[in-house]
Amino acid sequence: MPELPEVETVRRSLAPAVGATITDAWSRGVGLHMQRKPPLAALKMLAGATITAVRRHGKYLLVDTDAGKSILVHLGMTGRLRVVPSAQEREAHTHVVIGLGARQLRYADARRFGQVDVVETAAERAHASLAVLGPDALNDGVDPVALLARAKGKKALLKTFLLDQSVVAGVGNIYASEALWRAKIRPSMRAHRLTAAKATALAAAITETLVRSLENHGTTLRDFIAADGSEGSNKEFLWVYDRDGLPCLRCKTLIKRTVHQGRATYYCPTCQAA
DNA sequence: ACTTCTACCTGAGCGC
DNA sequence: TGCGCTCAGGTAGAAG
Repeated sequence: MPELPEVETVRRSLAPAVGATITDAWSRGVGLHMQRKPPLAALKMLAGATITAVRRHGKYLLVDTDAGKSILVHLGMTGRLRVVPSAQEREAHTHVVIGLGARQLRYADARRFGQVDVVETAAERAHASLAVLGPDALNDGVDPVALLARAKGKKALLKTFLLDQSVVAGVGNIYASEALWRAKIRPSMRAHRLTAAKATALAAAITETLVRSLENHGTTLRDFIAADGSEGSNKEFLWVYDRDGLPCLRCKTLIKRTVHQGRATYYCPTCQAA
């Protein structure tokens, strides 16, 4: 569900939690826990600590505390992180609740593909989930030279290549299609065929695509909401994703949908050359 | 070591 | 209404 712009939107909307002191923690148990069970004992140990910042790398959030520990959160496909009054009724599929006095930071996740963990802030890069990530597409920028170097010898489809978080962290299935349309490159092109010129165009297109979505507070297809419950409006502005059969916004050719590695890909057969 | 496939889950939407 | 099918923004681990 959430890619970089959505996770960054969540990060920004968590600003009201910065400065709050953690009072307690709860996690759902009895057979209904997430695939990767949240570490309840470690979360409870955070009681008394104050939230100092919320950071993001790729699709991961890090809620820092002054205890030298951070809460690592990945939203999976349907994860929702919200700050609500403690008295508010819990939404369905709530898995983790972090008490913040009169408010609570809550993690809900219908499909349970997400992740909540506690890491030592100073050693966070050693965490298995973070260790494999490449540069963050927004914070670090997308370097066309690095992109080209990583694509070298890779027979994967360019669109599949973009989903590899070790190449660029933050691009997911929506924005891979979007960026390739923006760069006028066909998604089925093999990564190793990338040229310097195309890498430059693609790097710029990735940045433009993500920044634009972020300005629209992310893409809400169905589940995504920010920590204050608001939806993103970028769905209205998508160039190709979920637009099969509709005219290309550049050339009017009908957008095509296909499937690569089990995931939907959208492109314009005319202005995205092979 | 690389690439591709499958599993992990629930819920929404569609055709019948 | 309801049933069965397909699909969904992600990743890890197995299988090839």
